[in-house]
Amino acid sequence: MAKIKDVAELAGVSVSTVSRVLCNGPVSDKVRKRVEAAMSKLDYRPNLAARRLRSQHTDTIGLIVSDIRNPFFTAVSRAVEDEAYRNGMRVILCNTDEDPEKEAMYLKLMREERVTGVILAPTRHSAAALDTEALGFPVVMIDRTPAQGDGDAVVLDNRRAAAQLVEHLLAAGYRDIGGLFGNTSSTGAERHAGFVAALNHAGLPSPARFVPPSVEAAEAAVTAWLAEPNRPRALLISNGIFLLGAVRAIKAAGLCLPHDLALAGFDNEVWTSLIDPGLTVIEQPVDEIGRSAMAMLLARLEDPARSHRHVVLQGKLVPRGSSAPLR
Amino acid sequence: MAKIKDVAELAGVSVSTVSRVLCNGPVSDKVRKRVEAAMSKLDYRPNLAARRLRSQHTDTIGLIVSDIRNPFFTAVSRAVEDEAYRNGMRVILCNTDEDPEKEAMYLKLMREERVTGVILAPTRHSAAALDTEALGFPVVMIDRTPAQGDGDAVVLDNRRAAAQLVEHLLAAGYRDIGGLFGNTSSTGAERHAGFVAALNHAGLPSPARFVPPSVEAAEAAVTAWLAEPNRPRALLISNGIFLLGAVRAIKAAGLCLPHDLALAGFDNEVWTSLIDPGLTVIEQPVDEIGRSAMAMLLARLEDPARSHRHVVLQGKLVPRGSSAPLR
DNA sequence: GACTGCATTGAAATCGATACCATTTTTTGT
DNA sequence: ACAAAAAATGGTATCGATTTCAATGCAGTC
Repeated sequence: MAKIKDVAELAGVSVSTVSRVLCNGPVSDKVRKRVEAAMSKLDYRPNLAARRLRSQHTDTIGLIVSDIRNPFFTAVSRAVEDEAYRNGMRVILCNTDEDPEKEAMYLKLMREERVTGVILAPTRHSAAALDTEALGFPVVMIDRTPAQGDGDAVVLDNRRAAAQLVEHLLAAGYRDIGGLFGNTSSTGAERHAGFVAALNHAGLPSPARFVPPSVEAAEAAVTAWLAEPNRPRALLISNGIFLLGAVRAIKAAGLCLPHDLALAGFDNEVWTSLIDPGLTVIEQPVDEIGRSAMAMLLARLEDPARSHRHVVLQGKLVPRGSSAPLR
Repeated sequence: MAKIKDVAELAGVSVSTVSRVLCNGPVSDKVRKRVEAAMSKLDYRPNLAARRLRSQHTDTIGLIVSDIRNPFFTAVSRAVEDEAYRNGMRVILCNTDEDPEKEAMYLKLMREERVTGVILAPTRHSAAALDTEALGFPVVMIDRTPAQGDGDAVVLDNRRAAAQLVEHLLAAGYRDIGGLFGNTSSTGAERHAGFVAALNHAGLPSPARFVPPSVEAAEAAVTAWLAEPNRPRALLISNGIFLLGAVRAIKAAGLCLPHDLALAGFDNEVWTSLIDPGLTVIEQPVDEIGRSAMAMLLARLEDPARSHRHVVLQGKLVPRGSSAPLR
């Protein structure tokens, strides 16, 4: 494949001049035309590895999520990628499957790539331990956070959102409300906190269960719970993946929504509006989360000294039939 | 960040020796230990840009799909990425939105990255024009193909799958069957061909409509079709995106599946089993498509001279209530 | 003790761009 | 028309690794 030297020779100029054409440096129109002609004749494309090595900036960001098949992360990724390419940056995508070891491995890889920055959905374990300063590049966390006020992050107001769901269920007349939460992310913990607070405030108990992040685990947990004699009258489910497991369990148990059991959860996935009755959910602003994360990363790169901040976005309650008023 | 020279100095050896430790070259155990100690003390990570430039191989593959939010591509991507990382390669993901210009732009980018190879879901337009030889790296196509026998590809047996759906509907007693297909990909054309062939074989007409690849377009087309006086008794829908639009249109029209209209389509997305009644679909072997594509790419890299081949995978009919027997 | 052979190690060239500095050419002002 | 300033261009070092080739050390053999 042609290199800059070939172009220079064909155009009868120095490599410096060709480089200037590439980077919009000061070049006379006449020479620029000659060089561009030579480039297209040779079908020349600059070698990004060489450029990165010399210029010391890679214009590449890492995007580390737990599983791209989770529609939440799919949507966020798409937004991040669009925004990145719009800013002339490339994206390297990695799936950790909530495995701290994989996460550490990919973070190492990011250092080797000398990425400009990383957008990360940390596992609960790593979030606490992660020394974002020592990494050598800025990190913006999404969806999960280590602790309030630490590092840059874009998150949902999880406490508020969970409380909103509880209040909605209470307003619909339900009292006996159970909650299912993830045990690997800070998100699960926060939603649980909001759930507990809202029920406590109403003077009600807040029975909760915690499961690992998989459809199967959620399905099994809900199946078991529903088989118990004093099962809850309504369920709050902490994310879209669990919601799928819950719906399967409810169908398998032959229960009818909301007659036998009310249901409300997180993530407005397409199917939640298609099943009968529709599922009441908190819709996350997925595009905005992706765009904000990218914007935040760019801002941090511009001013490495600026104080860390958390962007906290509000979810939107989408009421549907699964939580229709009691009686 | 530490570089190889720093490691060499700290360990008291030459850079060549450090490089050999990195690449598992011949180094005595004593020296290797010293070098590794120096590496971890300095928290050294090799610079991939430098390595790629010198070694002339990037161990990076490009994955170009129309939209990662399409669950089919999401699943395929995940399989490709797992397989790639397992083989020590990185993946650059790009979304074309079925736009040939974007596709051309990303293909250019792939050349600049000097990728080892590309896995591509081409738009119909590009598929014909694409000169995969001139690109400088091997290309494996997925989901869509330019023409039989040209280039490497992993595809579904689209004709057969569409015919299978038609036969299933015929066996269930439906005669008046319409089909909705995409107008931008070869996939739509092939499924249409299978649809026509199966209906012709039964001596029946094969009314078909073609739409651009979006939920909205499909919803509008189905809404319009269902409002016509001689609307079909059953619909075959060419992919999961359209299926979503079709279901929305059917719900909006207040029609009941399969009583008023039977429905069968492509892509076994989670929600197709959750809605009532379940949707009859062709399930694509998404993991296998991703893995095969990656395997094919690796095989091609190993032997650039081997003859081109198409891997044609069979879909699996998943019959559900939406195509329950008539009467 | 000299010699051969093998396993290690080091020195220097190289990958393909950009950056910096020096030089040449052109423009501007008087 | 000439000096000064500005613009355009060229030469060469450099980014951080791998690769190639040459040199060294050590063991075993006679």
